[in-house]
Amino acid sequence: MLTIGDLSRKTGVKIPTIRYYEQMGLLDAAERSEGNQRRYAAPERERLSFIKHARELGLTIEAIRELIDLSAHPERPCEEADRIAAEQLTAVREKIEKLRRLEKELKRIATRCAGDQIKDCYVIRALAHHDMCESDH
Amino acid sequence: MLTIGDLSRKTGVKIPTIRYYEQMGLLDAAERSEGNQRRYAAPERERLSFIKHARELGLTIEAIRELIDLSAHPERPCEEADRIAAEQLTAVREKIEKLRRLEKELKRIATRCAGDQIKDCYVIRALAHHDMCESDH
DNA sequence: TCATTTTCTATAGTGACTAGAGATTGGCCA
DNA sequence: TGGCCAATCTCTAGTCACTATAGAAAATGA
Repeated sequence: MLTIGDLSRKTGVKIPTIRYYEQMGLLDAAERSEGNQRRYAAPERERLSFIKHARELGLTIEAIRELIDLSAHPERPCEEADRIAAEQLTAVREKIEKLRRLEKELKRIATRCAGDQIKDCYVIRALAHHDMCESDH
Repeated sequence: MLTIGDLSRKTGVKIPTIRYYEQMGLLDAAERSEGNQRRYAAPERERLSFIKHARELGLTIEAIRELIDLSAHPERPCEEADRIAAEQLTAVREKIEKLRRLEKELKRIATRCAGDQIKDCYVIRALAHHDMCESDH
């Protein structure tokens, strides 16, 4: 059995975060030692790795909860799980698109400062006037 | 003079957000009508547009505060403003890079479900086992 | 046995808002 | 001038996914 510290080291999830996931219902309430400390075995470790991986992929706690509920019913069709993954993919693509536009504009702003005093600074002027932007956002 | 509602409509910044920016010190405390309602003129509107634009570009409230402080001292060199813009650019590029890796993996996960029941679902299995990932994150 | 480390609970803080309650003010129409 | 309703006011709490802190109890190693 692992202590919460062991589990934390093995999964790379911080201790308070593990307790937080338990509180949020992503992890079942852990078994306890005689002295009331949490003890974990392999299944909990796998579950936590699942959660960690999903979080890294940008899934919300809520989406992860859905997936966990799903996996508790292995006889159901997996369309739902596919849908959740597809939604994440769409969300990620939108974020990338938005950031690309920002990158373009920041690049323009950050490299074009003509004056050497704030009063002539291109950064300041560009931020003040949206109409200096080339793309819209 | 504009009411807070007028200002909100003209800038596209929601009313509670305007009050929040005032509280955070990004906007000076507004002039008030006899009945204690906020009244705004052109300079405040410009300032708010500046803030909005900067937020859209991903600058934090703190970074915006720095820029505002900077612009209050027009005689200073604009290196600082350049630095802030450059930092933002770096941050945005890192975010894009990270999201690209996630996109790649989600794409793989979301399109490869072989089974039609949860117990065979690729999504679930991929999330459980990081070592199924092609790139690292 | 003692000291150090780990863990426990509970609470508050983060950032950038958003939502709601309950009270006041402003503007318009008759 | 009165009445009405929308807009505004302040204040508090909620959001998300943690992170940090305090003070107490348990576990471990010398």
